[in-house]
Amino acid sequence: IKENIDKFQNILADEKIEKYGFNLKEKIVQLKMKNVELKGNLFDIAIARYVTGHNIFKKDIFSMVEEYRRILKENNQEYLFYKVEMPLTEVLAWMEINGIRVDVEYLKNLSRQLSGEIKILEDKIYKEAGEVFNINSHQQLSKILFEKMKLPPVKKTKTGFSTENSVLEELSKLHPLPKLILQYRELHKLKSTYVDGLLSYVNKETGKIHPTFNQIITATGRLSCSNPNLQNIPIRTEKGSMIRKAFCPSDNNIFYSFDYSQIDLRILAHLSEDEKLMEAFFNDKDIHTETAQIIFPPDSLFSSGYTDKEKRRIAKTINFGIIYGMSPYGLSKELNITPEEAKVFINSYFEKFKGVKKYIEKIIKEAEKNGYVSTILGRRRYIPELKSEDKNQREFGKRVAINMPVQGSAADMIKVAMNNIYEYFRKRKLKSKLVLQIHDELLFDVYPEEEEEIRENVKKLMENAIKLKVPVKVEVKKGPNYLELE
DNA sequence: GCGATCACGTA
DNA sequence: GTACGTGATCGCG
Repeated sequence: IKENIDKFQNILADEKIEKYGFNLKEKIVQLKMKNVELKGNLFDIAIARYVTGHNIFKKDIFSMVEEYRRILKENNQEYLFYKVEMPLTEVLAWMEINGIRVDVEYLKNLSRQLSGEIKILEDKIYKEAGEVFNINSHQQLSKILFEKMKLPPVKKTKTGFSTENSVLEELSKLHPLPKLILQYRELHKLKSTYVDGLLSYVNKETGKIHPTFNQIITATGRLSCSNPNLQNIPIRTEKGSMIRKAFCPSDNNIFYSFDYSQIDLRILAHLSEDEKLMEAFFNDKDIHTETAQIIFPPDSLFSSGYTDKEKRRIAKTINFGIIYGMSPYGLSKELNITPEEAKVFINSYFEKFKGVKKYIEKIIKEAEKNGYVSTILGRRRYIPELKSEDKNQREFGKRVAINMPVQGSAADMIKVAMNNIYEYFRKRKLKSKLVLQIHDELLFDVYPEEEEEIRENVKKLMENAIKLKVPVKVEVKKGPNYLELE
């Protein structure tokens, strides 16, 4: 291999020679590790298939490229493919090589501490249950809870009774055992997936974790991350968020986080041109509070039963629900109310946000007519479910039609930003590194001397990646680790 | 060893 | 209600 690389180095490094291939990121990473640059325009067949949704096969790669070029042109996806996805491949390769440092000693300590706490909980659980059993086994846990203790099963699964969070929450009112199971689950998840799991991925050479960023997996255009997945590091509970403290910049550097603020709803405002939604963003309002004030007008009868805080929580849930193509049933479950009550909230929302209502109707019609929906940059998702015999499948198809253009356009935007940031870093020969992308957030390992210019310029590059009909806002935070950012 | 199932972490 | 990836168990082989 070494000899071959030497032999072809001139070709690999030649900017005028295009490179065709399948999963080129892998090759870029392998070459980069041997300090060999791969230059010239790239054409990745796997990414062309992902973007076009066509599965072309021909005897040689040249005819395949030729056919994909034709389809990309026909679909109006040339900008998306050549100017967004192909350049991004190199950015992702860079990120994978950069990796992210973790404090191994801290995690090892956390592991020991969790072991102790888990042991204590196990003893309490066995005592309450009156026997020793495998707490991680749904079957065994079900037997204990619903047969031995005779607690009422609230919810079913395909194979038996559910023991999920919300069920155990409900059962805690009747018996101390469910609460202990919940505590056990939280700690066990943290230890196995995040503490011990992450430790097993630390690279011996670099002392860093180098995950894989998958470019051709998701149905919406988002990235995914695996081995390990660093896009789902806990934050919601206090114990969980302690995992974030383990992620830190390399020596003497500072962590910077750049976060798109309410990007999904801004994109919805852009796509729907809804008057009230646009106005809220132009006036830089807290969008959930603003939504609450709009759907619960002060003089309205049905707003009187709730505190301001409750109204904001409901409005926030509805805002999320809108993006997911919510049904009264779905919203009712989330808010713990009846579907009829949920229906009232939804009606009130659509009465005020008429533009959003019209947009949703329009996008569903369009999806039914074309068989697919698109993002701002022309990324497509075909939705065969809309033609299904099954009503549930068709309803699912409608929710997808609502959600994909929003989620996917946000993905378009951050991808453009990442490319522009990479180009900027190269031009300026900056040493700082992009280490993570978490859908609407970018995390950097920053050298102190580059702090100022990066803070200003990354923010601008993100805010100006794609121009919307509403302002785009990026929040900048910094700190000594992934937990303590401000 | 592998896939299905369940549960649960994130945006 | 959207989009993902991982760990543990269990039953098949």
